[in-house]
Amino acid sequence: MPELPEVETIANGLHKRVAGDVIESVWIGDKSNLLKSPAVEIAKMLEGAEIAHARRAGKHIVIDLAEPRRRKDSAHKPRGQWIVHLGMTGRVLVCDVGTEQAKHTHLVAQLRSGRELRFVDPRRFGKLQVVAAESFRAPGDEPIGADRERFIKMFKGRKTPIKSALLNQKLLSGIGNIYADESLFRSAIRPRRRAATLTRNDLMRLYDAIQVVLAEAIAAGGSSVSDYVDANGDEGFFQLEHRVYGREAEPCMVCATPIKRVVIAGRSSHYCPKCQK
DNA sequence: ACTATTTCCTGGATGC
DNA sequence: TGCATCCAGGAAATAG
Repeated sequence: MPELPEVETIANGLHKRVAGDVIESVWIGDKSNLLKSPAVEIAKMLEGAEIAHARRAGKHIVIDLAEPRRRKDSAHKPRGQWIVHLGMTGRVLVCDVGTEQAKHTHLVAQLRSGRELRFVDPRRFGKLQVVAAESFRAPGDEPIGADRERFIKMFKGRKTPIKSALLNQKLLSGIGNIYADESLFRSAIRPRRRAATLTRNDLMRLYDAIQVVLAEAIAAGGSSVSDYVDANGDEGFFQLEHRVYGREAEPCMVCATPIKRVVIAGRSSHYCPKCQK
């Protein structure tokens, strides 16, 4: 499930591979629940555009599109932004034209270089959207390098479990189930604790844990659970570093107490009942 | 203004 | 082996 570190890895890989290329034509499938913008608008925005930049914002891939340059050294004239959300099982692939089309391929963009950008998503929780140039904003704050005081205030008065608050993208954009559980373990906070009951000290530790966990995960190329791979088709390695996620009944790496799994906000939540208070 | 619950969707795992 | 059922979860929609 792509969260911030996975999306960062994919977006950076995508940038390296397709920046400067031009989209010549686009095919869009008929599964309209994936589209946040009408298919014709997406096609109009993409066709003929140069891919100026691909990057991450929250869990979104932001692809800046520009009018094609007549000369190599002329300036980019922005055209708009193509926003890709991978949902649970979404993938953006860079393929040679001859590569067999995967099942559940919903968009294919032919590139001037002869390759294709393909969006594949079996579960169709992903979203495709186009917006005006430089207009896209993730719904909440960027967790990496967030302002500490703003972070601490964010949870004030919230009765919801801290785990739910971390998953709320309108507060922080980018943290999902894995990194919420891992950050709470590293800051010794139980996922069910009501956000408002966390002390300043708790929140400082949580802030630090989020920074460390996300940085380590990005360095490892993300976590490969289920079928996540990056733009090159390579797996990440952070799943080997998970201390609680997916480790129900296995011994805590610190105290050997069996890891517990409970459901919070409909999501599996993993914690050590001894280490986390 | 918040919070909790339901819904969308397929494939892999599980059970009989 | 085959078939039914369950489960994974990001985020929008809905209900309270």
